Amino acid sequence: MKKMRPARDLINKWMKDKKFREAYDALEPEYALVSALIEARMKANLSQGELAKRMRTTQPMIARMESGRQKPSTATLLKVAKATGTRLQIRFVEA
Amino acid sequence: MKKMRPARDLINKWMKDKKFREAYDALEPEYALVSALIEARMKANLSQGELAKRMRTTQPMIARMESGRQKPSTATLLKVAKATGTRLQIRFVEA
DNA sequence: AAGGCCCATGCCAAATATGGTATATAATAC
DNA sequence: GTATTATATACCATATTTGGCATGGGCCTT
Repeated sequence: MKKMRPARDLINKWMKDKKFREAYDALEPEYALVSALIEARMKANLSQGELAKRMRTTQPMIARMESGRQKPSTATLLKVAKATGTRLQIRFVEA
Repeated sequence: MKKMRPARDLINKWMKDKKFREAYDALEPEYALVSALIEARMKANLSQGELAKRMRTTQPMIARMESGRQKPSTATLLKVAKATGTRLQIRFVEA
């Protein structure tokens, strides 16, 4: 089995616990974004530093985003999508 | 039939032309956001000024967002969702 | 023509996000 | 224990977004 970075499998376990994650997201809409950000990075198997490098930014910036202290612009979200090999989807769905 | 504001039915026609809209969105990811913003506002039957008031901001700000010249922050997207009675959904989907 | 509504644009100041650096904390590996 | 990796936090300078205000153009109604 492939060796993993320390904190990674902890968070992976958390990410896999779908029921808990959805409850967490439901608390506040902001958490849903935080979850989406972390999940995208985890699925791409990147550390904050690695993702930052691909986005030509810094690890502290990623940390601030993922902590929810900062509300990223869509420009940054697009960079995350590109760096994680995903497509950014923004929708206003019926409440 | 309910009377509509001038530019509104023009854009409504554009919004209804799903095929064209999807082609437009595919040009650049940014356009998908612009479409989503305009569609959310149209569905709520709001003018830029009305939406701005609900968001406690200004009509020019809405115009800048919808023109694509500015990349709104997620804080602003959340305000749009709230003002249009929708839920903001941000996803990083498989490319 | 005149007035009203809607959207676009320009300018400027304030608020927020971002880049850069250093450092603290935690967990793991040795 | 030390060393290494990953994440969190603090500070500052810069960039971008946002708020506020004015204005112009288009379209409609009267």
